[in-house]
Amino acid sequence: MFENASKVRKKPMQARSRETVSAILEAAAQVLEARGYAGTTTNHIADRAGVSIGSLYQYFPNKESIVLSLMEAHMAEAASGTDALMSLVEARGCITPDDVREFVHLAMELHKREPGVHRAIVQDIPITGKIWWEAFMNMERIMVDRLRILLDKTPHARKTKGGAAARMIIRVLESLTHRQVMDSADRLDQEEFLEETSDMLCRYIFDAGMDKS
Amino acid sequence: MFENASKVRKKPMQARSRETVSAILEAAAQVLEARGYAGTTTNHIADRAGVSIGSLYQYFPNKESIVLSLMEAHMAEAASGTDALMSLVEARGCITPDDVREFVHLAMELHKREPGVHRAIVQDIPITGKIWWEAFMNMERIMVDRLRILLDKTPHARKTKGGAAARMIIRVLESLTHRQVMDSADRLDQEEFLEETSDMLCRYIFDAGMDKS
DNA sequence: TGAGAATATGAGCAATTACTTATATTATTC
DNA sequence: GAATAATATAAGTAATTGCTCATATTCTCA
Repeated sequence: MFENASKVRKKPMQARSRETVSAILEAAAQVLEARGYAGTTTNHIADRAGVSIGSLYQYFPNKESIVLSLMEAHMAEAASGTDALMSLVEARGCITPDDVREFVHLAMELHKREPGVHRAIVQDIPITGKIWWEAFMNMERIMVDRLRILLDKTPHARKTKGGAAARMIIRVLESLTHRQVMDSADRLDQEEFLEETSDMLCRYIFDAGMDKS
Repeated sequence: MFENASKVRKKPMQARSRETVSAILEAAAQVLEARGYAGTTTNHIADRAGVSIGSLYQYFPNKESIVLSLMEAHMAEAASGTDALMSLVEARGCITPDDVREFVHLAMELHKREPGVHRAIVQDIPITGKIWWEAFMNMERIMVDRLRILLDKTPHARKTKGGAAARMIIRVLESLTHRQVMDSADRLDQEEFLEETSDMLCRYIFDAGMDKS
């Protein structure tokens, strides 16, 4: 889905270089987590990875592309997870409160791993004109469309014009989990977050009277 | 509320210098809007303001403090607006669906002015260890506490332990409006956003059966 | 085994940038 | 109208940083 668009300067042929590349990515994640995007330098990454700065630039054209690589991995994970869940629901034909809960749960799981990296990526990187934002918006659009169809098929589910409800739901999911990632300290308890968010979405989606679980 | 904590290096005494300071702030807003935080340099700001770089550093100790100034202004505005609305509701003693709508409306209004500046501030500036994030969290805490008391007083309003509902509501408001600011293009129509968000919050807050308007 | 391809190295360059400082200009005060 | 304080100027510095390139090492395969 997210092909490596001119991301890798030279394609690694031998096992040795493939290890170098993954060492760089792993180091990048660590440094990013520790110092944020602005505080991360290519030399830092090379140092931490135990490779020379020259090697780094042999496989990545610039600093941004390294972070983009991490981002793509995260998005691919998100896309496949969402796709699986969505397909399941589509097979049944309509969406239920339990499904909603599963979606919230998935969103939480996806952001739980490497929160520091995620924080650095979504928070620190200047968004304007950046490539990954476009990819992100595209992924969101696809999800909204699928959810919209599902909502239309589901009896007693909210009906809006132009798919507004679907857009709202996806946005709430994304915004709240992103926010949850931001403040690592003092954050809403995980269980509480799952509970309250699911309930809020269910009340929004389904007609009153339907029991939420 | 947000006193200028060591922000201004030398306090401007004459009208001339006060104009210089405001020219700098205005220029900073423009440059920030056009180029983002990372792309903004102190020399850019001085140029745009029509003052020398030396003058800039006479009144601001560093680049960050300039942006912090803008942020404080925004937060002071937000604090006073919210306070006014909150006081109104507190005087009545309980919260209504109309109030909820007013809160959403306020949040939208606060982010409508200078969206580019806001975008640069919340998106581009590395959060880790930054001063304004603490002030922001503090403001949020105050709002949550007041809302929590209001919810407790309101019949048929959601009751949670530990103020979870109040926390959720404030978070949804903030997260969604921030997100709304992020994608200037392709954004939910303003009216639609107000409508759907208010409705979502009302359904979450109030027992089923109460009409939303 | 040796020639060529792939990979690794790191000193150093070029460009950027936040910030200083010595000096000049303007305002205020007695 | 001096003397002093406030303000403005911009050339220049020191440090950072993304990135290159000439050279060295390791691997592959005929």
